[in-house]
Amino acid sequence: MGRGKVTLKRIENKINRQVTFSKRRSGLLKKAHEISVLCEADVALIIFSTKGKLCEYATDASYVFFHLFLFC
Amino acid sequence: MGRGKVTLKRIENKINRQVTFSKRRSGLLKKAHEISVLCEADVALIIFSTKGKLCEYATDASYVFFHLFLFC
DNA sequence: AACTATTTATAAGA
DNA sequence: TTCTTATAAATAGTT
Repeated sequence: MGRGKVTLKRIENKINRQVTFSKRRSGLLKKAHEISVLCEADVALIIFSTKGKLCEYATDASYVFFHLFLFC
Repeated sequence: MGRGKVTLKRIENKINRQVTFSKRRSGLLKKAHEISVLCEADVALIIFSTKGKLCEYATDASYVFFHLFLFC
């Protein structure tokens, strides 16, 4: 999107990478919320930067976590 | 997007809800993958329908799971 | 399952 | 770093 096409490779410039991370994180959280409401789906989304946890979104966490344990 | 604006409420028609779920699930997975590559972020995304697990995406799963345990 | 008109997300720029 | 804007990308309704 935007002024140029996206090339799927690591953004080398640290500032640009941080800015893109911030923008896309909010977009991803929004879409996770939308699918959960529109389609009655349980969604768990956890996003970490290289420095640790930054954001999470979850509907009905206990159900999701229960399944996470089963996958381990 | 599309021919009409999105109203953030449950899609009542079961067929439409299923179709939208399928479309948005793939979009969400794509964006989760993109942010992980572009921004070097670890991402865990799990999407369930009401009938159980349908899809998951995770980078560096063990790291993410470790943090999930900490959140519990 | 494809198509396409439109909305939405967002890359650059200010 | 928040706001704007041109454009790419996602997708709602349609076929």
